[in-house]
Amino acid sequence: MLTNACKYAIRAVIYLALNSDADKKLGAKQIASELDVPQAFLAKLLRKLSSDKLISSAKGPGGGFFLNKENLEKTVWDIITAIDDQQKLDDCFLGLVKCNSENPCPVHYIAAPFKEQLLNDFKKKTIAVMAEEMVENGTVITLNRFI
Amino acid sequence: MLTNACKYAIRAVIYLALNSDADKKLGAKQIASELDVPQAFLAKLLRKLSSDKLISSAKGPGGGFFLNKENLEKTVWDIITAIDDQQKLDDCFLGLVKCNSENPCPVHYIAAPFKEQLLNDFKKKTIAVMAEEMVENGTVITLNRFI
DNA sequence: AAAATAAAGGACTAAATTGTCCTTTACCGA
DNA sequence: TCGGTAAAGGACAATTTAGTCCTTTATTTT
Repeated sequence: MLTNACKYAIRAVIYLALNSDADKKLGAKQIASELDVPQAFLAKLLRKLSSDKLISSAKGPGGGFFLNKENLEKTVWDIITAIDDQQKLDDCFLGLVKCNSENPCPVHYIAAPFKEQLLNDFKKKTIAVMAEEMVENGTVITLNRFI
Repeated sequence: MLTNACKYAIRAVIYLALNSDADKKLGAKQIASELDVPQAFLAKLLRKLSSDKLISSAKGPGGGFFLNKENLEKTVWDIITAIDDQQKLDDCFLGLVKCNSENPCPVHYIAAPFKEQLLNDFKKKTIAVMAEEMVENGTVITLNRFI
């Protein structure tokens, strides 16, 4: 449903939200190794996110990536649309061109509420809120570290 | 989540369930045009389904594909596993290696019930039951015809 | 038997996705 | 101001998925 690229990007941004700020920048290599993701590939994704102002960056020694206030107000949806040229989240699960309640595919009534909820979450919740919720809930989003 | 190949295959089998039997076989070309799917590609998929005994076929004039009693007892899951070498339906939505209730990704609690329901449906319901439900519910699964 | 029909099979091409690598640019600290 | 560091950028390679095309085989009809 989401490409690898997109998943990597989302995880990286969440990781940055939880672990970086202007005074604590993280290098692409470091993030990649924490998330266990191909580093050159992630670096490319981070560049895209940075040029789209979804994350911040600084060159040179002590440089790296981090999230500023504005970045924290972005949504997962912003990331998805930045990375995946055309996302397929709302496509019919069985590939029907037009699948809706009048003309539902066999799994429409299972898939529809899920997709709605998911899209709602992705579009409404900011990165900041998502990160906050994880901390509040004690949801240790270890990404790949302790697994 | 499912490949195109898989979606095409599922739609084709459902179409066969609703429109074919031993006395009314359907050619690959006909099915492909009804479903608006690339015909050579679908033909290849139908071969695979046939060699896996998920659908039946007959060569020569008047030949084509159809479902027999045994075929109707197969499940959508059988189709998925036949077509997609390794399906990714239960993978974490954000690509975490291990995503579960102890270590949930940010959308785990949205995705988990959906995936469970979907997998359950795919694994338990036979093609016959699915087709029957569609007829009962007046769910006109037009695939691509009237859309 | 011959012709037509349709699946079986497999080689091949195309496109998208995933990933690597190398060079350039900017920045910092000594 | 020079060396090192890390992002920016872009060319390139590899893999997977998608799709085409041509030949062979089996079956039916005439």
